[in-house]
Amino acid sequence: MVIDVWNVTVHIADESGSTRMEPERVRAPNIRDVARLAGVSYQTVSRVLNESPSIKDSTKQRVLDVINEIGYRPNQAARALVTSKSRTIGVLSQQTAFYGPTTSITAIEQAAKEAGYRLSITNISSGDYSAIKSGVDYLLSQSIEALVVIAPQVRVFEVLSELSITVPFVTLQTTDLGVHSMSVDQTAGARLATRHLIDLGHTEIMHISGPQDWIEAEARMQGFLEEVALADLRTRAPILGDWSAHFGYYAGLELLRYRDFTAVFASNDQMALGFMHACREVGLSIPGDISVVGFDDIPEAAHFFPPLTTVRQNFPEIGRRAISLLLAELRGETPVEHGQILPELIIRESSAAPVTR
Amino acid sequence: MVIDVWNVTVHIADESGSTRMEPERVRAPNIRDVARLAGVSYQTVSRVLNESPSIKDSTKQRVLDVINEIGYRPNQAARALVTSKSRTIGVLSQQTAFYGPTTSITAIEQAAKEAGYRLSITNISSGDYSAIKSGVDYLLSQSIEALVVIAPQVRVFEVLSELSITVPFVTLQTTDLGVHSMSVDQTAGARLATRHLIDLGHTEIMHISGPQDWIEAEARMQGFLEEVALADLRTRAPILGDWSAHFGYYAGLELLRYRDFTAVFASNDQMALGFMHACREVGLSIPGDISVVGFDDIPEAAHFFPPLTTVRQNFPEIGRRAISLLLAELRGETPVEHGQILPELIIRESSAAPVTR
DNA sequence: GAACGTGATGTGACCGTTCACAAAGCGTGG
DNA sequence: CCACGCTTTGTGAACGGTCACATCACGTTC
Repeated sequence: MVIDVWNVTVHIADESGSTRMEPERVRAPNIRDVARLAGVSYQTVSRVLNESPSIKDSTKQRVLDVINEIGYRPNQAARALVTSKSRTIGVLSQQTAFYGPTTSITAIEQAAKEAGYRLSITNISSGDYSAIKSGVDYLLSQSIEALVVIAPQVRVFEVLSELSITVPFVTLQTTDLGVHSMSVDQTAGARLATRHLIDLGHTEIMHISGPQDWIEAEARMQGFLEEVALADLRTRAPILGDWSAHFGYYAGLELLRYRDFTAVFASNDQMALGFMHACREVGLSIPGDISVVGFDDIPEAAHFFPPLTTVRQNFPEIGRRAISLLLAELRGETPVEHGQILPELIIRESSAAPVTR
Repeated sequence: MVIDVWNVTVHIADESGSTRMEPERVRAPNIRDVARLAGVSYQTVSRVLNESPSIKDSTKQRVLDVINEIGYRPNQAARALVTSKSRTIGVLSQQTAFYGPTTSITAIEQAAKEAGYRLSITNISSGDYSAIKSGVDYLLSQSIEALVVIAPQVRVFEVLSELSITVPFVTLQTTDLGVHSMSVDQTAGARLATRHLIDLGHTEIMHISGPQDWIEAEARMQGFLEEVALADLRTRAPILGDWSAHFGYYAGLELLRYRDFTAVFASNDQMALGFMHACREVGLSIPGDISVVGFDDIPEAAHFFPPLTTVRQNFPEIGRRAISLLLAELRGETPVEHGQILPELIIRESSAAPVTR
């Protein structure tokens, strides 16, 4: 028997190294190859792979040896086909180039990997219907078992609720669509930032917001407006930006022509950075002339000039919690968590009391 | 026939909405369901899906109608199993949270999608052998057709050349391992930056490098040293950093205690930012007292204080070219491109001639 | 009108794995 | 000594597609 096994091995080696250079693809070893070489049935090999309890240690070891020797790798496609479980979690994302999403995705990947899942990430470039639909279609055709949505535009959720998604899904945004969401409370964060400026004594506060169709931008604006109203201050129309430092800069140049405010709450750190650049350019000092508060606390924010007061979001934590929520649902538990994480105000040197003139 | 078709449809709907609440999974429609409803054979449906030319328009339309109606989605796993083509390109990456990799990956995804491929991204957290090996194993078990490696540590390539990779692969780093690489010429970029400082008249230039085992860091350091040697200047031992703004800051505080240099070339923009922060803190002005040059040209660099002179890398272009190289190889063409892209020096306000004392 | 080519469609086998079930081996108690 | 249960292993049939080949209808040519 053993001799026979070895014969087979030799035969295979011979063929691949033979002189008749056939261009035929060398078929990757499969479960039956392993079985033959180990002198067991393919089912036994399958059991070893799936760590079935009822398998004799000696047999198991023999199979594992063969697997290592010939470099056998189970074919995921075949596995997915028969179990209709892909061990894959889909991620529908937009603008992965931003700090927040990227950080969350990294954490999601980590958490998923620990649970034996992999990620299938699809990045939708535009927010229009067909792009979103094809993104979701795409992920679903991968037979993903769960879905994480990081696409921060409102429209995405309209599409999602329209297409009937059969897999458990969670979004990292705060929505009122009744779906599971796991997010940092953006409104609370914005209120923290605004409150901070008000507490310092500012009464004329400008808000540079993100794009109008971004959920985060909307929520932060909401928090800003609420807090301003609560303090009975004049409500000013926020500026709608595009998250970029460039926008912050040009908006700043424009705004500073009038300079009828003493503080700015920018909806992210990049725009805050651009705005501060504009301030320097027109000769205003921060926080002497104008206070600035950002949002996100990107790692660079502590080294801006001046170091930026901002709202810290725990992106990795959100990612981890999102996965644990999905995993719970996949196990059939009814997830209770539907949580929001509270952000934290990081006070640095870009904010101070206004100068009394 | 048509009546029969409709009967079937109604039957399916009935069952799912029936009162005998069976918990059985509603099986997703398959190619045979479509065939039955359209009154054709499953092979005909397959032909429609694969856009086979020899199919009557009327039949094709009928099949497509059914597909849309019942929301049929081809099962990728089954397809991958039989064709042993997954239409997937694997990405082995490390530290996806950085600006460069992220930007490249986005471009890669875009280019891959256009060619009908998807991405399977695996992020290895540490650079040790088993982590790398399991990452590659993982991707290969997905039967990826090609591999893009963005993991910038030298060791990754040792592992890669050890495991015999059978699929075409390309790395976004510059290596001498004889594998295909597609990268921005880091050394040239570093020489550009250094040359710029030398041309301004600086003779004592400090280099803050990245971690020693990063290929980019090594190449940039190399470029720096070459140019310094070429100009016959004193060679100083570079500081080995970790890419972070924090490091740049603390390294700066330390370096500035002696202040025996007039210019700094930092291996990325973040460390440059941190260094400039340190300069401000000890009361030095940039570029008055010290010139600073960074590397990467992240979008924020133009709004640092002062706006940072840096080396721009075209990350998206690299990603696109990497994919086109792989696609060519998959088509069986021998790719000629093995290219390096030249980076570009962006001169802003953080560099100037040294003050003659 | 038989032979033939061609466009359109159908049939059986197979890809590599898991599942349900069957069966073999083996000690044990009545 | 045989029925019994337990552990360990083996067998056929899926899963949902594609591929190679067979078949069919239909006009064209000689």
